[in-house]
Amino acid sequence: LNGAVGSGNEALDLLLRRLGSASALSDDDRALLAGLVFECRRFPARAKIFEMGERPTQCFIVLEGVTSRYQLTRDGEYQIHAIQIRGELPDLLSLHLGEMDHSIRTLSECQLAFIEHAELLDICARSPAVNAALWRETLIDAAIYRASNLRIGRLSAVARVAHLLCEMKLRFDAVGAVRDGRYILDMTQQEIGDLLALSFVSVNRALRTLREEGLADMERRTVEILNWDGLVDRGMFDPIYLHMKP
Amino acid sequence: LNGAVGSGNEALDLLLRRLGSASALSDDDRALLAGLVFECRRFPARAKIFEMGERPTQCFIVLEGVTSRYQLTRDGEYQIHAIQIRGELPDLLSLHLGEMDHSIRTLSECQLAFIEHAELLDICARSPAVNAALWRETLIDAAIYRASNLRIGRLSAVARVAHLLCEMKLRFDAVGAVRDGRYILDMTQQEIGDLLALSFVSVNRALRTLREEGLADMERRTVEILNWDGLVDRGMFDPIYLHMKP
DNA sequence: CGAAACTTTGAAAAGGATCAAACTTTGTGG
DNA sequence: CCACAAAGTTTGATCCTTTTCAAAGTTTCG
Repeated sequence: LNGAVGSGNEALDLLLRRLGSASALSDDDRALLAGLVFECRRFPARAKIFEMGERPTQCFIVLEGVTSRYQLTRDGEYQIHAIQIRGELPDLLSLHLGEMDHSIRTLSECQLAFIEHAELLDICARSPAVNAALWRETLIDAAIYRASNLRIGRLSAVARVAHLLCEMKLRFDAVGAVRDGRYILDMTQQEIGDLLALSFVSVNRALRTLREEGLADMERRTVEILNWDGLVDRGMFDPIYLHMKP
Repeated sequence: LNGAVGSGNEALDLLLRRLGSASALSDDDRALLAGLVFECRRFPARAKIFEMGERPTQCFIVLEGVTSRYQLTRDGEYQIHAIQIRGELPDLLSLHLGEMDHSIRTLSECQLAFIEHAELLDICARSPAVNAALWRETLIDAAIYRASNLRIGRLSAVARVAHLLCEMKLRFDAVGAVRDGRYILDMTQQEIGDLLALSFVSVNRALRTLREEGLADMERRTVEILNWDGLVDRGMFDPIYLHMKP
C-alpha cells in the first residue's frame, strides 16, 4: 500500500528470477513464494547487518548495492569472504546454522528485503522444489568460496583482479546490470584488496596493468571490459563454478 | 550378509552420529536412514573418485582415510580446497548442483560408503529433520572454505599450519580419533602445502618452528599437540566455524 | 637391498607489502 | 557555489616473506 510494497514486489521478482533460473518452479511454488512478506530497508554504506555470534531470525535478498561477508583475525587482519549484489541471497546459511561465524555489512549504500526464516522454512517444508532451489543457492555460495580459495592461493595479483572482474561481469549480467561491457562495482580499491587478499597498492598496480594490456579498465567505480577473452585468459577464469545457465 | 554389510552398519553409525550431533533425530528419522543402502568400496591412495564436469548419481561418507576436493588452474597450479576424514560427507553438493565444478580424489588409502542420491533425496522429502541436517552439513563445508580463505589470505606460513593442526584436531576428536593429543594426519608435507597454498619447503619450516616453540610436532604422518592453548593462539584459531557442540 | 618418495636444510630470487608523498575526487558546511 | 577537509588513487623506493633451486639425508616399500 506504499513504497515498501512496490519494493516487495521487486524483491519477489528477483527471487523468482533467481530461483527459477536453475530449476523450473511450478505455479504452486510461485504462489507459495508470492505469499512471502518482504520487509524492505535501506542501509547506508558500511553499515552492520549481522554480527558474528548473532542468531538471525531473518535472511535477506539484495535489491540494490553491495553487501559483504567478512571476518577479522585476532590481530586485526580483515578478509572479505564474498560480496553480494542485486538479486543475491547472502544469508541463507543462517537458516540452518544457528550462530553466525562471521559478519555481514554493507559496502555501498544498500536496499535490502528481509524475509523471516520461519516463513521460508515453512515453504521449504511444503515445496521440495523451493527447498532444492534454496539449498542450491547455498551450494553456489560455497562454490564461490572455493573459487576464491584458488584465486587467493594460486593466482598472481593481476590474475586475481582479472578473475574477479570476470566473475562480477557474469553476476551482474544475471540481473541485466551490464551495458556496453560496463558495470558499476561500487567498491574502493582497498575493499577489492580486502576481498582478494592484496594491498590496495597492489590492486591499483594490477588495474593499471590490465588497462595497459587493453583488457579492462576501472574508473570511478565503473568497470569496463575491453577484451573479454583476453581478460578470461589473464584471470584463468572458468565460469563453471557459478552454475549459470548456458 | 558379508563384510560389506558390516561396513554398511559402520557407515550408518557414523552417519547417525554425525547428523544427530547438531539436531535431534526422531526414531522415524533414524528408521528412514537405516533403510539406506551403503555400497562400501576401498580405494588406493591418490585415486580419482569424481572428476570435474561429471554428474555423480551417488555421494559418499568416508569410513577410513583422507579424501580431497581440489582444482587445477590452467597453468597447472594445484589447490586442495578441503580434505575429509572419517565420518564426513564430502560430496553432498552434487545432490543439487548437477555438474561437478572441481574434482575429488583420495589422498591416503580409503574406505568409502556410497549412497544413491535418489535414496537420500527421497528421505529428505519425507523428513524435514534429515533434510535440515544434510543441508547443514553443506553449510559447514562452506564455513570451512571461509576459514580456509582467511587462513590462506591473512595468516603467515607458521600460523596457517598451526590453524590447520587445530582444525584437524577438533575434527578427529569428533570421531574419537585423538589419543594422548595425537592423531594421524595421513598427508605429505607437499599435500599440506597444496591445501594451505604454501610450498612444501615452507610447510617443513613452519613445522620446525612449531616444534621449536613447543606447540606441536608432526612426524611420520602423526601430529602431536604439545601445547593446545599455545597452538590455538599461534594459529589465531577460533573453532566457531566448525559449529560443533560445546 | 635398492629405488622411489619424502623430508630437511642452505642460498638466491621474486612478488607483494609497507612506507611515503603527491594528486584527484567526493562530500560538507558556510 | 565555493572552499576545504576527508577519502580515495597513483606512483616510487625499500623491505620482507615465501618461492624456487639445489643437494643431502631419511623413510618406505617392493
